[in-house]
Amino acid sequence: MREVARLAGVSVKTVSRVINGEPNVSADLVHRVQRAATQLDYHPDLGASYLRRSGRRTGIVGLMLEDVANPFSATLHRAFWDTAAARGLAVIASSLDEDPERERRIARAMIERRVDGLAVVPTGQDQSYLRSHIDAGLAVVFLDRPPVLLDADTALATNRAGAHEATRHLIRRGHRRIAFLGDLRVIATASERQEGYEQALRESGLPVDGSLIRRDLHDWESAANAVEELMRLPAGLAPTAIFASQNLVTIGAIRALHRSGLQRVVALVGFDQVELADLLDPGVTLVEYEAYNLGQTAAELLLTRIDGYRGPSRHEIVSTRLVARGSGEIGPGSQPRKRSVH
Amino acid sequence: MREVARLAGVSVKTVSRVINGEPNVSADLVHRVQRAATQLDYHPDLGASYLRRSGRRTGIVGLMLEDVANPFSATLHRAFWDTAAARGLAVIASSLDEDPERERRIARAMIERRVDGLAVVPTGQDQSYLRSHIDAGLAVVFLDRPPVLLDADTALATNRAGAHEATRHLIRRGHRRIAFLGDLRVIATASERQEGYEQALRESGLPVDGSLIRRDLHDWESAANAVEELMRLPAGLAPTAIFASQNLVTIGAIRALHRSGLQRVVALVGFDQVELADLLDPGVTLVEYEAYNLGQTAAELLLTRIDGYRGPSRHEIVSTRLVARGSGEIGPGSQPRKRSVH
DNA sequence: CTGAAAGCGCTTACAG
DNA sequence: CTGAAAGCGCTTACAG
Repeated sequence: MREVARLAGVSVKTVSRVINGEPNVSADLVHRVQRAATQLDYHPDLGASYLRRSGRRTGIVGLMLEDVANPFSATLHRAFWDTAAARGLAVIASSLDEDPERERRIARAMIERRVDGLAVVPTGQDQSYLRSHIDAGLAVVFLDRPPVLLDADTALATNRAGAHEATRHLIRRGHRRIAFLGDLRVIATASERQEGYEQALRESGLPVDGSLIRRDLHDWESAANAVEELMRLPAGLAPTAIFASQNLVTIGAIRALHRSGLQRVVALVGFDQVELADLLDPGVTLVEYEAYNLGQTAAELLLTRIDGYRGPSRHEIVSTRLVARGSGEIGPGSQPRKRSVH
Repeated sequence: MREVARLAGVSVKTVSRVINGEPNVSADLVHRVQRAATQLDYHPDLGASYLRRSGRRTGIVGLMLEDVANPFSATLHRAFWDTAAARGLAVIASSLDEDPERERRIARAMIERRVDGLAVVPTGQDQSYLRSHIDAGLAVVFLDRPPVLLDADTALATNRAGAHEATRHLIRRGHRRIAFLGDLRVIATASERQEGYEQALRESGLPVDGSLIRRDLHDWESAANAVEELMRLPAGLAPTAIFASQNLVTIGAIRALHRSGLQRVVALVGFDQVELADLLDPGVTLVEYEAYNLGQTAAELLLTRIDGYRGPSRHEIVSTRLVARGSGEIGPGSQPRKRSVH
């Protein structure tokens, strides 16, 4: 900036005014400064300007996801970015991989970079470490999963209700032995989905059978192994239906059923969106929800906090809905049928 | 920092030394400063420290992708982040959506934030606007697509060879009317793949038939429409095989073939990775490559530039490989066959 | 309408 | 081993 000022023959303050489009600069000086800036290929240093500027904004927001490569996280990311970028904010996204220690470390790095706001899909069992920063003015929102030991804005899906609906859907088809495949136990949404599953069983007078519940599955391989184990249970004890409560877990269940040729014998309802699920044979019945909505809603909550909202915490809900495609409508006594070409 | 210094009864310089782990501070002072920092919940301002520090590094790198929600881009992102984050760098990712104007705007924003390096999947037809910044020391690498009108490090896949292999695979099965489905013409990789396709046809003495070439397809819907149009061509003119040269385009082709019940009649070879492609009936034959490798390689090239490498530009290649799963092995006279349960 | 001085939070370069 | 002064690139608060 000093060089631009020298070349244009003005003070740095005048250059600053021109760059920021402030009024009260003569047209002649505006022109001279712009020419000098172009000639020197000058670009202002946003970091330096934010340092001095009142309000202490960096124009950067942090987004802490489970894994930016997971299609669900990636959609959250895109939605969040669309909303934030429209406001000129840059988004620093990172992957926590269900590691609470990394959550703390990355949160600290975000704070040291003085992000204006932080959107978190939490992984640890304690987010109280953010308390002091929130009190100091940091805008924070949680999405997909609620914070623990901390009160803050949230954007969540109806996990319990969605799992309840999935299980009820299977019960209505006559199933009495319905397996539950769950993500890591420490994940709040995994517990909620299990609660919805168990509640639906109880309401129908069915037992909650621990031998049909497999938890701590976090990738498709472990889920596929769990399904294969379940299928080796003696007839009469093995499940006739499966509720897979997360997207990668659902993919694992699909793979295991196809591998063992049981995809038209054992009913399956999954959770989240799965690409091409409709083209499989049978199509995969899923409890779906709009990850995009979730990410956008979280960004909007965060922006109002950044804009100065200081009221009580708000809790936005995104609904799930069951989409029947075939796999969830298989009855308990089904035999493989000839495939109909549609 | 001033407050920490006051509370600890030392100068800010001493606080700075302790925070940065510099040697030559008495244990007593280290202890007092650390206590004061903890008590005040002090976190250093990285932006301010980078401003003053020699070398002018911000510890931020920019990543400009087509769309962070596209599974291919998302995998590039994850790989890039893994490599960059291991070095303590923060990654600002953004989506260009094939908009050259946005590419320029976002590149400028990255430069104004003084990123240490920039990794770009370019979308416009001219990246010379980065020339002056590279000369001024900005580290730049291009991935997946080469830059235009600019010489820089690249990490690219063997697009032409992969497309050539796909087309040859279909020719060997006896196909003579092979359709080409291509992404936006302005995308370099789309052209390269088309060249590979045409070259394979010519080598086998087959005509390059414009009526079988559909370009500027960029989402699955437009690709599905293109396939449906092709299938309405009179018998003898309609293609017996399709080469879909990008992941979303491949998904569109799969959907169209399934919708019209032709998935076991018309052969299909796709490009990129498609989730669950192996479980469809028939399984989808794909020319695959490791997006993760591409992202990691690009990050490594960028890091050496950031570390001071000033030599000539380097060009890394990631190989593609054809994975046969059924759809690409259908012959030109195929009839629907009964599905074998595996 | 324009600019000289001070300062954002930190590090550099130096003196003691 | 410790600190006072200067300055990174910019904006604020003020004077003219």
